[in-house]
Amino acid sequence: MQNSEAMALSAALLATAGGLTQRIHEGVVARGFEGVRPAHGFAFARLAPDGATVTDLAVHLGVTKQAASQLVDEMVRKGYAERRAHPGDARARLIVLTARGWACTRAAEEAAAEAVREWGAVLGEGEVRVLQEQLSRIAPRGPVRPAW
Amino acid sequence: MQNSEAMALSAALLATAGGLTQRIHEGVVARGFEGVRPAHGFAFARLAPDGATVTDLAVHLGVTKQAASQLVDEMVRKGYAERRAHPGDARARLIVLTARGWACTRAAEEAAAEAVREWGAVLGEGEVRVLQEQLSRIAPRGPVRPAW
DNA sequence: CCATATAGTCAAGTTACTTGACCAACTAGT
DNA sequence: ACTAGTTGGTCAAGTAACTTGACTATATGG
Repeated sequence: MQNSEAMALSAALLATAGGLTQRIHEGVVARGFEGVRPAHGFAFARLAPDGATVTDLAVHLGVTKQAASQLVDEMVRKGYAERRAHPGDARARLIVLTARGWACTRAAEEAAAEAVREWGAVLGEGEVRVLQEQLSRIAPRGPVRPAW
Repeated sequence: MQNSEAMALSAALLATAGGLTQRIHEGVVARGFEGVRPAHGFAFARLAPDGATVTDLAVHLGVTKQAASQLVDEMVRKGYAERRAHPGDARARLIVLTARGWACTRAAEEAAAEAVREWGAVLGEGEVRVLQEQLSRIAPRGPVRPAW
């Protein structure tokens, strides 16, 4: 494996990931959710199961808690999330998705599924499964977060 | 293919791409090139073959030409590139990599190759080739550029 | 119950972009 | 070959997403 081959693989990987991110973003906007940036998607992913605190979010996104707090402000202002009292810690707030936040999450999933379907049309269903299997084995564990 | 499967594949893809970007960045820094951000890498890729104008770079990176010009300023200041007269257009400048710019590019290639070698250790050489083949077929054509 | 750590916010500074205005040089039409 | 319009680049100022620093309120452990 020479450097040039590694670069070709790297370029294809980064191009595919960048394209997917853009596709999801466009799909979400097309479904009527404006003012959301890809970074919000990573936040949604952390909030979706049971909510999270600002500090949890900050760790997940790899930013300061001030930045996470500002992001939450914005999501609250746009109607995607709300701050609730935290059960068992009066300092903390539990940030949870609103109905609109859940709808936006589903829109992102649909957009992603659409892109993946196109890959299936090119590679075949079986090969897409192989792709997922391979990527899952080499993906660094830990949260998915914006990286460049 | 359900939405949840599409999300699992998307997450693995984005995590792998994010991890690779980070690995390359760390590898470049570890080899003594400081003050370079991932965005510079995409600029290097465009400048490497024969140089490019500021406008070329702006199109490649998907930013305004003012932003591209500022990026070039920074690369010149840090010794990675230089502005030359453009042969055949007195308005334009040809931006080319310096020796240090080339060295940095090679460092990035080595860091990428290192990460890819690790994938080979996990998946096997053949499967890595399959991975590249698949990604090449689904990668959107056009320049690789920062996307989230 | 006091000392220290943690959750969160407010305020101000930084940085990587943007939009707007402008000049110099190329290009096309007559 | 002159003018009109386009293109390459930069200067200047504004914006948005972060950062660092300072602070309050609540929790936790000797």
